Amino acid sequence: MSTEAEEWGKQLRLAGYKLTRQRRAVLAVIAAGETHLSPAEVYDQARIACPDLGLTTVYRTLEILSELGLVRRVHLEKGCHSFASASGGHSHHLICNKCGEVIEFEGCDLSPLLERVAQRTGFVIEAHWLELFGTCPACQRVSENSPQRHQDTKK
Amino acid sequence: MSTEAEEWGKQLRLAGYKLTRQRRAVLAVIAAGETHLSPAEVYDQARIACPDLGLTTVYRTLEILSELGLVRRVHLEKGCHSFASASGGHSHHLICNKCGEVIEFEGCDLSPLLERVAQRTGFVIEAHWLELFGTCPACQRVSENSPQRHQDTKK
DNA sequence: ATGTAATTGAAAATACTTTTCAATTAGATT
DNA sequence: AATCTAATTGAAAAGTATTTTCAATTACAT
Repeated sequence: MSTEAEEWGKQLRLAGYKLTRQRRAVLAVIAAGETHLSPAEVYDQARIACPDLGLTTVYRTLEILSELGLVRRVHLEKGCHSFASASGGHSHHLICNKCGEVIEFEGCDLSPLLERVAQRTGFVIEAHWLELFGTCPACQRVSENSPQRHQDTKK
Repeated sequence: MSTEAEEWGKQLRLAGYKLTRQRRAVLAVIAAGETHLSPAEVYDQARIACPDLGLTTVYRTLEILSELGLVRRVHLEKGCHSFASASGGHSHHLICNKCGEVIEFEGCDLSPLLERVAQRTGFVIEAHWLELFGTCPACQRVSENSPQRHQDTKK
């Protein structure tokens, strides 16, 4: 199990949750995954290590991880069913349109923008939410006919 | 019918769609609405003017409007089922956490940020997506006990 | 080892969205 | 104004995603 998954396990315990075999399997999958994963994808992958895992538990575990801020929903044009790790703190996601790889980045200095919008609209701005989309280095190198994950997953 | 809805009607015709009674009703509701609305909410409101409207048609019309860029899905923590008008061009949404009011704003200059992230990650960045959340002027004035729309809609 | 509340999976229920299809209709053509 | 035709419609069915229920199991404090 990766270090990140171990760390998450501790956090779960700290928050008063039991660290079950099923939860371990789910943690391991998302912590290891470099792409965004839907509950069904997490289910499929986690069942390799834990065959009696139920889909319900995947949903429940994802909810806990979200609540603890360890995982965040990734919002795409196609739908908002996927999750990616969000290792604490304030960060945003950079997502590869081709393979689905997700990278976190921090240090978004939007203060001037936020202030300008606040002044113009009279809103008190409480949160912001930024996602970037593009092509990752690996997919840039790949010719257009090569197999790539996550594009056209659904017809 | 508001001017915006009339304009949208023209755009539909231009794109080769027929301007039916049902579509008019849907356009009118979203163009007039200052908040984000789910398909079911659009359905309820549009049926006042057009009682034989079907929910299916609401979905179909929202899809057309999205495709033409006149409407955009609003992504919230709670879910991503709502839509708000997006009067053309590149713009982002500022959303009131209390009443659900949606305001569009433009002129997000993220170029320095985007460039920095691109350099650090090697990604070619193709699109970005920004949403701001806060409290609108009206809801700021309202005391905490007053009725407010859209908060706690679902339990 | 034991006790107990949290957790589990399966099934049912609920929610959301799309597809199918025969009937209707917008709008072009006469 | 009447006619034509392909686009559009709503209802029902199907499909997909998610949550709830509940009896059985299990983590882990004692």
